[in-house]
Amino acid sequence: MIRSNSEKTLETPLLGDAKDRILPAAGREFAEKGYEATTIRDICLTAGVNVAAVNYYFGDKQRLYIESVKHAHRERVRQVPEPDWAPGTPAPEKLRDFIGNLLERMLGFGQPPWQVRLMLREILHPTEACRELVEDYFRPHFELLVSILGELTEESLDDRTLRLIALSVIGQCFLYRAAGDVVGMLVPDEAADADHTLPRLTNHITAFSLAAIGAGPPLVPAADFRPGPASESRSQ
Amino acid sequence: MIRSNSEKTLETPLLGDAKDRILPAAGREFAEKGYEATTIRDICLTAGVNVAAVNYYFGDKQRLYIESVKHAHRERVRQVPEPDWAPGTPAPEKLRDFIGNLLERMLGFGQPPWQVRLMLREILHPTEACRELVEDYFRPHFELLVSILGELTEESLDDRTLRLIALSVIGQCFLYRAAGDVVGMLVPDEAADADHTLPRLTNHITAFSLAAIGAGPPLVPAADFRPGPASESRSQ
DNA sequence: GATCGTTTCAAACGTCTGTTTGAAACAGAC
DNA sequence: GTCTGTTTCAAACAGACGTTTGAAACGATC
Repeated sequence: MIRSNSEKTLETPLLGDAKDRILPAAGREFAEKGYEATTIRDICLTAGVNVAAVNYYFGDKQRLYIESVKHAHRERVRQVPEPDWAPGTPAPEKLRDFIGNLLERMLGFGQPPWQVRLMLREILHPTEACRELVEDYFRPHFELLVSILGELTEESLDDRTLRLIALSVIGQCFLYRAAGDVVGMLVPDEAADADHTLPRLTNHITAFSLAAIGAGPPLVPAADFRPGPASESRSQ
Repeated sequence: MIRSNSEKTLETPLLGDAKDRILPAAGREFAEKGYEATTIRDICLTAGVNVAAVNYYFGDKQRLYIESVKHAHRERVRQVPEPDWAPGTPAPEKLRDFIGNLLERMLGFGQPPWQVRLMLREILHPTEACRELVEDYFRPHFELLVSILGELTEESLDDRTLRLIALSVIGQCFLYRAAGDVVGMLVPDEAADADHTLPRLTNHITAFSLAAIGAGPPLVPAADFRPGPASESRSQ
């Protein structure tokens, strides 16, 4: 349990102690098969350690699960850091970057990240580890999005409306992560291959959202919306 | 197995045969705890039948699961039928009805429907029962939404774009179903109580989506988007 | 009542689970 | 070397799981 503070333990997650090999193995197994269907024996087999190691280092299965969720969270934050803008960056550009970053974080084009799958399980069926996840990980991102939207709407909307809009943006991205398989069944393969890529999805969701709040052109090129009852705000 | 066509079996799902009591009990348990964590013994206990009944009627646990998913699907379709519009109904009204119907179906304000939870499990982790679910249940709805959007945009957009827009609409609704717990943690309680109701969510998502495709006013009242290439829409 | 297929039941079976255990292997200090 | 504290291992434990079984109960037909 007590780590020796010698020169070797400064930054060696490659093949460290048994404990360090158990955590990623457990995360992968839990993400793939869920809590109940994952056995300690499987975890220890892929980690290359004895079955007793889990109980030795983590006490029991549940605490190993919680620790592996936290571990995955930390890893993912390290992999895809938040965007950082120079002062004066236009708000629409910030929104585009935010959406692109969110999509990349969630979908992980290239390598499917087991960390996100594990976190998705927590979102859907929150356990003890979830509240911590929300406070440390989701809330800062959410507030960032709300502030970008406030900037975009020139602070003309109250916080409640801004939050609804933020959830509309997040929902559009979240669908592809959570229901990706069903989406793939609904859309013809060639259309999905062409459109469901990181840049295309970023484009679409950004354009859709900007248009909705009046900070971009509507998706229909020749749209001439006529505000019905007594309200003439457009071309004059 | 053979149902007696006497006068009692016309509409008596209250206390039918053992098979009819197992299916809803199994659905509830599977929806609540997932496949692995649900035991046949629990199901039979709440159904009031012997453990052997499951294997007698359904063969094994997996086939019971598939049958219970199909049963939940049928029940849900019966409970919340598709909207049916008179000819000449304006397209924006159709979109509003569709979104309201989708939200009610998914969220089931009033009584939380275990059927939807069970289907959500299939969406997230598709098994054998999923493809059938998509073809019979999701695709018709999806195509209906696409056709409404086509009508709204006066057929000026190609199918691929229409599908992306449809997914944007669905994603906004889906978030509250799949990630409702996390959404509840992110938004202050009083705001959630006020805004996350069926009519308010229907209003917001409809307005957001109509504005995005140029069939409604943008959410920012005094928005004056100038479609110039140099995007200097803000006050300078 | 006797006979038949169908349904229900309590009990058991074999297997797999998370967890424990006691001894062996190891590393550093004396 | 010996001693001490930590880590690893094979083996076993008790319990829960899905499934099977053989007999009892039932309902219709003769």
